[in-house]
Amino acid sequence: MKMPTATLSPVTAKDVARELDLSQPTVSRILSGDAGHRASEATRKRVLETAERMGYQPNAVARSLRHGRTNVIGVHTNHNYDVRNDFLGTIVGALQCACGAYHLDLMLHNSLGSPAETMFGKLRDGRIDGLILHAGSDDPLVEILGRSPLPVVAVADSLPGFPAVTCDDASGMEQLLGLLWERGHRNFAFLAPRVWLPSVEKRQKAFEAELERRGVRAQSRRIIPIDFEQAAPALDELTKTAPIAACCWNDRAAYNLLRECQARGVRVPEQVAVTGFDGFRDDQLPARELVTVKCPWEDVAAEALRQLVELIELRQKKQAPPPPEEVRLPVTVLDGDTI
Amino acid sequence: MKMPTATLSPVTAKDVARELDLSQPTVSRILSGDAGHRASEATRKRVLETAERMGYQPNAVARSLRHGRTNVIGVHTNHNYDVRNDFLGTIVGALQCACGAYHLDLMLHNSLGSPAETMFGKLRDGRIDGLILHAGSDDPLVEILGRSPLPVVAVADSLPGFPAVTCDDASGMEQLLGLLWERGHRNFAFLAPRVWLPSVEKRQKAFEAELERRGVRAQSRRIIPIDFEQAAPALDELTKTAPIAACCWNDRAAYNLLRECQARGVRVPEQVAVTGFDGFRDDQLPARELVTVKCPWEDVAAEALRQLVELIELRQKKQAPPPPEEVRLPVTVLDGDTI
DNA sequence: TTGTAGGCGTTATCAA
DNA sequence: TTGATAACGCCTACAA
Repeated sequence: MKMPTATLSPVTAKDVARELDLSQPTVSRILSGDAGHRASEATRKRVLETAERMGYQPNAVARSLRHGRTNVIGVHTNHNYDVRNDFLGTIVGALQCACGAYHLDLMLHNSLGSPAETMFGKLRDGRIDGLILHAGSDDPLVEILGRSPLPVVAVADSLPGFPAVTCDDASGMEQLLGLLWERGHRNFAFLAPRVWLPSVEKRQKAFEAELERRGVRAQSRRIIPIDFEQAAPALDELTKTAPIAACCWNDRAAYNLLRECQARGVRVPEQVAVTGFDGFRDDQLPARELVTVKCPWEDVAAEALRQLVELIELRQKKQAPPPPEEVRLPVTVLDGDTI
Repeated sequence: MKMPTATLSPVTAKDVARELDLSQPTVSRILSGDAGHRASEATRKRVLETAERMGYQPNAVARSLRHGRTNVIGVHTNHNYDVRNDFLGTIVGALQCACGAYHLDLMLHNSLGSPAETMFGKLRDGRIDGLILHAGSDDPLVEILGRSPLPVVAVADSLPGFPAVTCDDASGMEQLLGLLWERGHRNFAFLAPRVWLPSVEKRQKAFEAELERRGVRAQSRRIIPIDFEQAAPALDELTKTAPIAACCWNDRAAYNLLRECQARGVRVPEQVAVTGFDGFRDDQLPARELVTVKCPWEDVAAEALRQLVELIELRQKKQAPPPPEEVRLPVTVLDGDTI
């Protein structure tokens, strides 16, 4: 059996055709399995064999140009994190798995450092068929993308004008507060990042509304702004009015706070009870089982991809997309030993 | 200021040219900044303005076809994990950051489920300029890739025929054993996965050689095979000859073992001391500070990318690549409380 | 059953 | 300074 030898330039359909004294389209038809159009069994066989022998591989770039479709979808976030971030990693990982079923590949656009305009250019330069987007609605990119024909589905945070797949943040916060209430907590704080995110806003709104509903006065349901996930500096303010339940906007912030409590000898949960949000408890043997809200990010990614594929199909058929809707997936509370 | 309106099909250079009664190549020359070839200042200005107004964005697919270069590099692993895996996540995250400097984008090829042949096809279909590969040398893909002109750099595990960037596994194991020795340990086990990986083999070889050098008899330096990262079932065998130092092939396996010790009330480190490998200690407040070897995976990724870019440049200039070499980066031991 | 012609959008080479 | 032409590799319509 002959092995295809290492070639410097890839073998094209034209090369195969020349080898067999056939026309290039004939070769192309046979190799791309053009149903309907039949070829003689003899040529078919010769072509298949020769292509195999020469190591022919259709050029996907040329195909994309021809079809106006690349079978690649992009993932972009305007937050300055990469795939090592729990959230983005989970989304991308789940997308990676889900892509297989659709015969799609995944492209990561490195936002890091590029201005919105540049980013926008890269997103609509024809290399991706659609985009999974995670951004704050204050990102200029959002408005520009809204005017472009590129199919976009937002995840985690809804964006005006795009279909979105999110978690039921409000319900999660209500469930969390319900559990805290049961355990006897009556003094609360919500640790919110200064960056503005719809999902966090929903958590915060639910925090205020649910506690008001339960008759908690404003001074016992404070909002404490923190720098992104840096919850440690907030501990001083928390202990002043201890005992208190500190509801962190996400798990990282909660772990940060827990570490600070440990370092300063603040007792958890007696003085400060701590909760997270997202459900990224991993198997690295945490000292405490963080009480948190389990968000089904894998399902979010899968559903977002499903919707995106649908949008891409519609666009291919030049049909108008349906009006954008937000799909909210249900969440549950994970109990632990930090409240 | 006029906004480009939402169009169904993207604006091409031809559209811009028609708008201005110019030829398409003229527009293209001006917009792609053809140095040397100059255009009149008047037309240049008209073209730039009109392109901006119409929302023109050069099609990257067409460009790629023309240039034979996509400015995308691929990442592939034949192990069944996605970006949520510590190792792959760290590599991909670091690549994502490093790509910016080279104006490259990253493509994730979902290996999950596709046979090597299919995978190989996707890797050489012209959509990527080069590949960062992590695979066992038993993967059929490796041999096929070796005969293809696609630039490839292996990470973490060296592969015959490719340049590789790895960590100094042997040195890491020696340092680890040195520390264990200092702390008085004289009975050891290496928990190795059944899957065969060059890096693990190096760790194992160093384990045996270093202990032999220190005069430890064979029965006190056993190799215990485990299923990938499932170290828990090995605990029975470990406790039989306690006290013992269990050197796990990676951090996950070590955390698994720690959890099992906790569950069964086995005292760490008195009965069983535990070490990991890789250095993926994160900030989620672990109950124990795992003693492990810190591998500079970020640097591995950055160096691999650097080499890959070099190979791509060479290939572009149709020059032969240098003979493949393995670059081994130094590692250090992270001390903790598990030994 | 097969070949010819044309075009996807871009860039490079020439000639005007 | 600009325009015509060709090519990258592929696929589709149509003609033979």
